[in-house]
Amino acid sequence: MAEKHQLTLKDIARELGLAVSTVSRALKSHPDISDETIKLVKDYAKEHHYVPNLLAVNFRKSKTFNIGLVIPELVHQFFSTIISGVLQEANDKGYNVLICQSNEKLSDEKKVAQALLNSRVDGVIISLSNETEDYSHLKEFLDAEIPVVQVDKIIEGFDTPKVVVNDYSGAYQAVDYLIGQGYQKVAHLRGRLIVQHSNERHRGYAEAMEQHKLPIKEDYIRICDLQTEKEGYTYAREMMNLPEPPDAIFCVTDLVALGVMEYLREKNIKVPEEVGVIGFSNWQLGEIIRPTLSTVHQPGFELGVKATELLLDKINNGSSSPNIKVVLDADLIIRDSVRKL
Amino acid sequence: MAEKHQLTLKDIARELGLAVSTVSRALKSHPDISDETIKLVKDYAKEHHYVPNLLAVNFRKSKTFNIGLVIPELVHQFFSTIISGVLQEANDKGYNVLICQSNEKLSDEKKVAQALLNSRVDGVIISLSNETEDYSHLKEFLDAEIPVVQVDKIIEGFDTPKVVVNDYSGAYQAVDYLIGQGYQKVAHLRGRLIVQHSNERHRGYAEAMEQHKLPIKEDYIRICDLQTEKEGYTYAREMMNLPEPPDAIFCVTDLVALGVMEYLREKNIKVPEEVGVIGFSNWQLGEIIRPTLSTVHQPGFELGVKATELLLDKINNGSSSPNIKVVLDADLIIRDSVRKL
DNA sequence: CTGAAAGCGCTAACAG
DNA sequence: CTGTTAGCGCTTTCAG
Repeated sequence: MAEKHQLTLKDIARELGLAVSTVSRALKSHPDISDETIKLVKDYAKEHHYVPNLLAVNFRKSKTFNIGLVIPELVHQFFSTIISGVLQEANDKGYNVLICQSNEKLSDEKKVAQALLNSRVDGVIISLSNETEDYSHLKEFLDAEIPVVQVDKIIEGFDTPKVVVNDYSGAYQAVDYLIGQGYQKVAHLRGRLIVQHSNERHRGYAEAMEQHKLPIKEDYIRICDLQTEKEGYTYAREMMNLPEPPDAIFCVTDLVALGVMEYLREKNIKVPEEVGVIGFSNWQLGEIIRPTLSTVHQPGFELGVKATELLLDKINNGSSSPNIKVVLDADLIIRDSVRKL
Repeated sequence: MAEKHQLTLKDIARELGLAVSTVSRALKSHPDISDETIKLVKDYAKEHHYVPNLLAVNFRKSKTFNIGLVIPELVHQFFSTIISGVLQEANDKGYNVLICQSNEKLSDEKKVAQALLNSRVDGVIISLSNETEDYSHLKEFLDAEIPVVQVDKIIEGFDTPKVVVNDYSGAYQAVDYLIGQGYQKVAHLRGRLIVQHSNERHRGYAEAMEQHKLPIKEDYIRICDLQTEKEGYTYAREMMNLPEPPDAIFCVTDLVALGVMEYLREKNIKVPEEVGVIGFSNWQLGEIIRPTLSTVHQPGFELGVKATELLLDKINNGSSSPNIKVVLDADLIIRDSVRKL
């Protein structure tokens, strides 16, 4: 598909009786060029709808103005919110974004990483898959001097800028709030032990309890391997059947909280009067169910924006830009699943 | 950031005492080149990790292997599912995808269209914003001989390949099923009159009713301008307070259906025994609420795949590929909000 | 079967 | 202030 002949610098130069380089410089308002010539060229260019051939420019500058974004899943509220932030910041700064999914699989992550490498992106933002435990496949980017920024799901030991959410403080706030509202026997449905997010949330829970001198009972903690509604339901049942059931449940995820609420409704245990519930993630569903779900909001959009800022800084300022780690705060969102004093 | 010097054809040619053109051809196993030379070159290339400079290749071929995708919103289950399909098919065929959001605004749509045009993408897939009523801003693509494919939200008069969901048949199936389960007084909370999706769904509703010789009462139809939960709630109340309330409600969207179910629960009207409810879209929430929501599933992923297939065909076969319109069927998903006979 | 050479459109060093 | 020139890495005639 040959395009209709696109106007080139050469064409303009010929028509205007100038040199190609003069035209090139004039279009960028180079100080060397007289205002007169600049105007002449720009007017001509505008009139004839001159569009620089980006392919040529990029080739010349060996820059694509494309950045790669690797995320575990696209159809996912949190991740798509991150993407949204990345897009906004990148487009704003004249960069395009190539999005790839790893489908939470290491093998796919490796595949797309290779593809991005071949596409010669100017930089990469990545949120690691659940299966990823080392970063050998990502070192290639650094070897090729393509900057990488890690976001949300990261490997500490991989020396790049990082942007994460403060799970610890989000969890602390949630539990602290529960206790402040008079709940005393707070349980925690946590995530897997090897997942950093889960550990941080658990730490927030534990420290809030300690701070208030409340005991942390073994029985009040369950591990949700899959973080599904079903697990929430099951563990809620287990705990509510304890001799001394909890009066509040802090869940590692909204979906788990949903399962909890469902069990409680079935058993006619009133939320928030008898049992308070707080989730984590701030999914849309939290506003939709009744009672509405209190939760911890993770600033996905800001995460995406910040990661992009760090990446573009790396791209443009190279090694002079340090590998900082940015920790964004999570906000407690108070809805009806916790009683108000 | 100068990259560590990348191996080029020239380097290989020099090392091997060959001409650049020979190396180039050898790497593509050109029939002119002797097997011997081919092996020599390929081995050398592999050993030294030769990676062709895509920037140069693209420039030469004036092809970017990038396609643009313009969608109204990214943080949206249906659209992100479409994107997912596009990504899969495009990546599979060696294309990257540049994703842009129009935020349902014509002004943004124009802006990103211009950006894509400048990026010299090889083709564009677009799902129009709600505000878009003409396609003057998109004609530029065709003028520049950049193929366009429309998906889901389309303008009929804009002559490009199109991929859409059969809203009509989805709606028809839903209402037909309701009637088959013994509901007789079926109401419809529809979308706006100027939106094609809404009209098609309404048509499906109307024809199913007619087919079964059931009357379509004015009172049983309401227009949801925003398609929110609140509207569902409000109109459900209005209708259930009619002298002769409906015994089933078919909603233009799951969210509206949710509002309906909420009202019914509040009033202790049993779903599905007293009133049956069907939504449209198959959002995740439908599986989560109780009773689970019957709905019509729109094949977003397939939509994305098909649109990409059509686009790549256009890109590679140009005008010999006709501007067909593909209509994908929507599937009725039966859950607990409709009684089973 | 292989090599030499031109050129894609643009930028930038150098020379007036 | 402007023009000349070289060259980015690759593909592709055209000649051997």
